[in-house]
Amino acid sequence: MKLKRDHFCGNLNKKNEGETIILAGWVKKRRDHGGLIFIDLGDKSGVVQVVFNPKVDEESHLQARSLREGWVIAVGGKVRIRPIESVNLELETGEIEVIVENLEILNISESLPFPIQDEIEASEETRLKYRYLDLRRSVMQRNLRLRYEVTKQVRSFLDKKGFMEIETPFLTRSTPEGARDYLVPSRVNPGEFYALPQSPQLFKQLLMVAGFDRYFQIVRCFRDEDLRADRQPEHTQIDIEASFIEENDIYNLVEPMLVHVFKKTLEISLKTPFPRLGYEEAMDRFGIDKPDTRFGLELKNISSLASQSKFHVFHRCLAQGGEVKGLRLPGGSHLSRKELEDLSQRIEPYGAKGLSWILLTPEKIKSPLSKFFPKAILLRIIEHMDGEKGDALFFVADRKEVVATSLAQLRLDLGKRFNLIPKDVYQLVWIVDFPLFEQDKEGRLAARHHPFTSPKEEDLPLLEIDPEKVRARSYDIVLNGEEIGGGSIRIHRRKIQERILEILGIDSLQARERFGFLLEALSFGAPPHGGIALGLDRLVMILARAESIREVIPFPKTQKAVSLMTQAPSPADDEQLKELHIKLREESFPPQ
RNA sequence: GGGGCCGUAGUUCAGUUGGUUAGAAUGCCUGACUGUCGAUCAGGAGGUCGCGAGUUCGAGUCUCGUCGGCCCCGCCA
Repeated sequence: MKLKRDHFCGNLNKKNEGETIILAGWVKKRRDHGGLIFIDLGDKSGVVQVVFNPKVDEESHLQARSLREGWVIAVGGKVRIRPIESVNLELETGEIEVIVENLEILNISESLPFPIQDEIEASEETRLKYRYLDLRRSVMQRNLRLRYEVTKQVRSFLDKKGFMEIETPFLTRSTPEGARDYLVPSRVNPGEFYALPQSPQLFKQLLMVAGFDRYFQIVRCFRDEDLRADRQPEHTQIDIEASFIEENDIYNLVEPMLVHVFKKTLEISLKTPFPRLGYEEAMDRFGIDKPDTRFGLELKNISSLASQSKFHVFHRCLAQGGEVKGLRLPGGSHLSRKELEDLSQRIEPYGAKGLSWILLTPEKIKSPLSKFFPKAILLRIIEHMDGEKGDALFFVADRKEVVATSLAQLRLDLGKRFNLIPKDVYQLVWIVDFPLFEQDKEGRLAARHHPFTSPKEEDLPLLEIDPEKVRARSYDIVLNGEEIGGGSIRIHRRKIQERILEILGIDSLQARERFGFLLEALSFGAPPHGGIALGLDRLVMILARAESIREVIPFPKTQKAVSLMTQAPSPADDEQLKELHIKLREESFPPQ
């Protein structure tokens, strides 16, 4: 490298006029006029036009004829103001250009599999295969820069609040958080395995017992579950825990922290306090525990009115303990039969057997329900739903959970389809008063959050009578319908912890084996404590206005949990397996 | 485990009712060109139609299977 860079491309402007400078970067674009050659030279800061003129330097002009997109070069030359007629206002540096006096070709490049530009044309598959090229695009550079800014601001905020970042092990043992573990075989201990942490949950509680009082960590967490647009097998949490606190202390920490992050990264001012919504109310109004509160279309219960119909579907549903709920789409009365059919199909995957509707067209009331309902009742339903001329009303009758999820889905669908969701609005809401337990598919009680969540003091008596009624001291934080965090006040007394584990069907022998160390720790003067974990990927995704967390993760995996770039995972050779004391099952042999 | 969409040139896509030699744009290569910035102009190369089987005189197109990508259900703080 003969030419040593002393300026960045994107930072040059009229003030640099006359300076002799050296730039280094990639050839973004080449415009060869035979005589003059123009190159758009780019680095992480931006792009500037450099000009090769044989009258200025014959040798570099000659060399420049071979330059191609993606080549790496260094140029030395003079900054000058462009002639007025060739100023490019589209370009940040469009008022100036660099007249090249020296050219050094640092590396050549194969022709690129896709152009390095923001308006990407390549499929995600191609992008992931050549992720290092995809990451050269300025959108991706911005996304990762934003991610860095968020973590930086979180660190400085928490630091000022007296929190200390402490690392916890990755090679640990399985913790009961419900997800499948990634296992790591132990060479030194034949037949035994470490588990990668699904979260540092137990360690951070132990750090509270240790008296650190305020801990945080920006930490990778591992879960071997199927992937989604908002889920990767490894994701990053902003993990927080503090002692001698209660729910309000968490709200009063996280709210200003997010205010700080939004201010510093997007220059957006959030209003505090964030609204708090009870779980029951959220389910009732939105059918989901992570409601997108940026728009209306709330759910309303019409069960008692529905019971006055002759519609046997409604009757049977109500008789079986189900309910009938609906939502109102303002201005939806023009929907066609086909569109209605379409919407109906959209909710089928959630178990709903059908979608009933009432169209309040300007002329009349159109509904398949008309023949089952006395006119007066139909009008009362419309009144109850606040229906006005021009609206469409939708109803689902089913089991409570089915009504909730299908209408919640329908609500989101309609919101998107009819552009009811305002852009550039950030609605944060706490969801509180969750039930402590829920039934798993075998009908057993399972922890809704995790087994270390404290029940509400006043609900403790219910623990023995009606455990499903017990509310948890847990909280979720939801941003624009995306769950970006959750946590709880933990159990800090051994007796209660043991009782909860018992209720969950984990007997004391099992409990001692799996987390005896925690129970023991609780018996040595554990302080009251609690915390929260925020999903960094999801938060940054929303801040970046991206549709998937893969857009804010440098090297993500595909839906099959594969890296298209490294081709991980890959088969291990016999020697390695032998050392790890592992023998593959025949049916699990990798392909060829 | 299941549902939906997709797979054709380096890339993004088109390809009719199953019919002859599979197209476009862009990129790439060669040449021309001193003010371009989506440079322009002239010429050229480039295809395992994801893979396999089947139906057929004939398959990019139809059927079945399979592999891969995305979205979703299940699963998952």
